[in-house]
Amino acid sequence: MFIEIEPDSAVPIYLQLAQQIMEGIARGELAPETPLPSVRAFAADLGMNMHTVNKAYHYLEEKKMIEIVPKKGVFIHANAIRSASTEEKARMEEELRPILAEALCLQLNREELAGMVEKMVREIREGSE
Amino acid sequence: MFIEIEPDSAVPIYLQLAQQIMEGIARGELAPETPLPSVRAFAADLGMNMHTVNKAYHYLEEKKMIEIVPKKGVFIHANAIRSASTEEKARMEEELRPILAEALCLQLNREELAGMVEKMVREIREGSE
DNA sequence: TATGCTGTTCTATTATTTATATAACAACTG
DNA sequence: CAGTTGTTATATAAATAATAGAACAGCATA
Repeated sequence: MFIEIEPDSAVPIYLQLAQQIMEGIARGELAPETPLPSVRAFAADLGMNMHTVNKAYHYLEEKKMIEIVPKKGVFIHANAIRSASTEEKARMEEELRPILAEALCLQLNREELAGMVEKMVREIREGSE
Repeated sequence: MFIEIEPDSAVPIYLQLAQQIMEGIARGELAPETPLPSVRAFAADLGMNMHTVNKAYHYLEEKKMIEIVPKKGVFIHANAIRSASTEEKARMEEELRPILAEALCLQLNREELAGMVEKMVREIREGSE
């Protein structure tokens, strides 16, 4: 699992970490039940604070992407790869909204939008940055 | 122009405002050269602070979606509806990334993703929330 | 049994961001 | 001249982000 954190990004580093773990899951690199490093080990590895890793973990737990078992460890959720619920779809749609508004101003048509989606899906699947 | 601000949203209200103005542009409701309310008038109308509206305006100016003319007023950018630059496309792609990672975990396929995009484009065009 | 690991909790500090509030300035408009 | 424009400055308050150190309870194992 290769994690690349950009300290100067506008995206908080706990979110960068959570998103890259989610990409690992999407890619199949992190299969359900796979253990993740302890908050201390991961923090030391990434050069960040234990509590920051903890925050990323809880963000992913909230999304039911990982399971935190107190005193045991952290694991990719047994059901991490699943069908989206109505709520999950609605959340993703709302996140899509501002990006699409900009895309419409910038005159991207149906095909170009589909092309961008395909490109990014490919990049996520390949693990490229 | 109907603006709906959710004060308890995780999205800062200056961003909500900026995004809804951009939707107005995308929808064609706010055509290029159209004047926007003054920071004071808009703030009073929306029940928020002048500086908050100002921050939304500068966010949109940074994106070249509006033009701020000191001592004159604020207008929809003459070139607000244009072709996306390489940088603009790259930015949108990066914004798409975390949403698509989640969508892959939640097993959305090409067709379902395209369907979500179409749905939200329709909602933006219709001005529905 | 003792050591070391796990996530959790608590307290604390620092910096940044968000939002509000006043006030004043310079320039344009009626 | 009066009113409006965006801008700038200062100030405060709250929330968020990130770090730090310490302690706790439970588990595994040597």
